[in-house]
Amino acid sequence: MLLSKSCVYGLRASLYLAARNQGEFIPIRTMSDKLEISFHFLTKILQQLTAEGILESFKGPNGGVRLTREGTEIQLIDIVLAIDGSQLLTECALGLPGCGVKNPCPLHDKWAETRDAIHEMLEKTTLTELVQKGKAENLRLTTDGGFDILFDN
Amino acid sequence: MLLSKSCVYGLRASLYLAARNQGEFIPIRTMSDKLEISFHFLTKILQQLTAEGILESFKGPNGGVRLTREGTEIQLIDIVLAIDGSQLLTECALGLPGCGVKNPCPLHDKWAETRDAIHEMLEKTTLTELVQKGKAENLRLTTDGGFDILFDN
DNA sequence: CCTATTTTGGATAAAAGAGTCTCAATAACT
DNA sequence: AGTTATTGAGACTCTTTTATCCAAAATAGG
Ligand code: SF4
Ligand code: SF4
Repeated sequence: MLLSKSCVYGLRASLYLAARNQGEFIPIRTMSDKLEISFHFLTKILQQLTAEGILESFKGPNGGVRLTREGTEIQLIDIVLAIDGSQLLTECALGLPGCGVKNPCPLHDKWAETRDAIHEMLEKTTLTELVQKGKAENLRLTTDGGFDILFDN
Repeated sequence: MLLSKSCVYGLRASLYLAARNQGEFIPIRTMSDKLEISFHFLTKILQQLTAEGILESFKGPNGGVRLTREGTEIQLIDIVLAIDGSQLLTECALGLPGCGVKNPCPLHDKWAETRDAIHEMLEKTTLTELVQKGKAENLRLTTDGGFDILFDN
């Protein structure tokens, strides 16, 4: 898989937050319910994002979690790096240790191109952009049900 | 990681075979030594490739394994599909079950483009092509040592 | 026929990833 | 002050991936 499960969940949750963002703290329980992700597991993942400064949290009643920046300022790559690290964009195809341009494998040139395409896609896409698209076309973030499930409470 | 470890090893071994291919059977032990891959693990992987018809094997002294087709006729995607399956090219970014064009997630369009780039790269690259490049530029297939290690015995 | 070499296949073990559970800390509300 | 809602942190379990080991089958060569 390109992205780890944790990373995918982190992305989904971040999109959720970006979609409702009026600076309000959203309880993780709400997100785990809506997004159909295990509460405890999601909690751990969001703790990572909090540690990385992408989210901030607030304990107690009316507490929860929110984005530190505007959704327009957050790229997918930020979340991927926070959770999966830079592996995807540094290690690669043949996975030889200490890779790079200096001592490449035969696949390097071709792979580097593809890898850059992935990188660029993740880097140029903002949360807000996807949220807008999701809202406009009612695209899903869960197994069933469209974007509107985010707001039905 | 994009490709599983098994898949990477399978690719390295396939490149090795394509590089020496004169229809001779190469013992797996030789490959595991040269490529610095666990013999038993590599054995398992090559058994898969044999089952998929990409390799054929021969038991006993002077036995081993060889490509069933010319290296020019084998694309990287063949090996990836045989080992990792089609996951990479079907499942994707947000990993929602039953994905596709009918009921997409907000990332679908962008991701599909990137995914196609990966697909195309794997589909258009043949073993022979990489072998020729590897030989010409003495590129490595192992941690240290260039392409020539393949032939030093 | 015997021995050495090599793949096959299954059992097992170790490591990593995914997911669950429990308890402590913090804050709001009464 | 006490109760409730919520995140934080760590231990723990389950599953998948990665890796190891061993015995059986096949084959070449003496
Ligand atoms: S040489 Fe390049 S393509 Fe090959 S494994 Fe290293 S970084 Fe990846
Ligand atoms: S909708 Fe498209 S991009 Fe999203 S998970 Fe499904 S196939 Fe992948």
